[in-house]
Amino acid sequence: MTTGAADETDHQRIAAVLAARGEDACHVREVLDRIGDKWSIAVVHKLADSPRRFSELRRDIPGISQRMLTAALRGLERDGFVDRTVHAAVPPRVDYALTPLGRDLLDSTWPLMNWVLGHTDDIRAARREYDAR
Amino acid sequence: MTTGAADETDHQRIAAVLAARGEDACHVREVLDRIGDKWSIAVVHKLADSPRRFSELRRDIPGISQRMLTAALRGLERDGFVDRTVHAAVPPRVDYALTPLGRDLLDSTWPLMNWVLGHTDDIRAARREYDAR
DNA sequence: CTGGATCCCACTTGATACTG
DNA sequence: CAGTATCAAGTGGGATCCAG
Repeated sequence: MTTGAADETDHQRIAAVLAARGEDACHVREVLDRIGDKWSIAVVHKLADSPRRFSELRRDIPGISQRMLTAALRGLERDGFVDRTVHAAVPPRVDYALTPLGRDLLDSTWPLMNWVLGHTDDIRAARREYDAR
Repeated sequence: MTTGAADETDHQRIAAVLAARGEDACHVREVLDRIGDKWSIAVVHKLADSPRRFSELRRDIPGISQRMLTAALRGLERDGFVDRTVHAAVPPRVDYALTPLGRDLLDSTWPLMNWVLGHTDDIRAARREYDAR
């Protein structure tokens, strides 16, 4: 994809930005601390196409408990990634939708997503080889 | 960066790829399970410029314990992201370097990295507003 | 210098029961 | 339907001591 030289450039450019801010390069942790938990990413991806109701999400994300779904949604809402809309009705109805910021975050996960798609086999092979030793 | 229409396209393209594989969209978790722990990303970024010794990494990553550094390096080695080279010498010397696969992974984290850089303020603002309610 | 082995705590997650 | 409250269980990670 890119040459070693190009990689170097990218990295050093980012390192320079970080240095200028007086921050450490391990800044990615900030995202991971935020969306690196077990379910947040799944929720964000489920909201990619359209807003969803609580029970829709619960149904569409296999294995999630309502407790964890609530926690994930609250966290995403707090960080400004998700909008929560309560419809005054009986039975109650709540819709969750991605904010522009949330959609932006989703965009930025795609390269990583794509990468996994393209390299899962490589990783599995590396693991098999390592474990066989 | 991209329009809403483009986002839709991207997402649906990826969703199609995933569907064709019979896999779930929450596939990003595979990466996060791998490098989403507290230190792996930091290690990968420290190895960006050049190979490093164990003690160099330990010194350059503030707060990491040798136990966690070992664990992170083992995991990265197992997945084929890092190469471990033992130099027969006294005192012992071990170098760690990114493999092509590891460098590729590093590349794919940059968009996310960049995104955090550009939106930390937005997120902090969103949090303050949420917490103030 | 580069780790391996243990102990232990804190936090995350899951299961279950209950409510507006 | 959309949560909250509580409790049990599992796990990640730090501290410490030891070894090649």
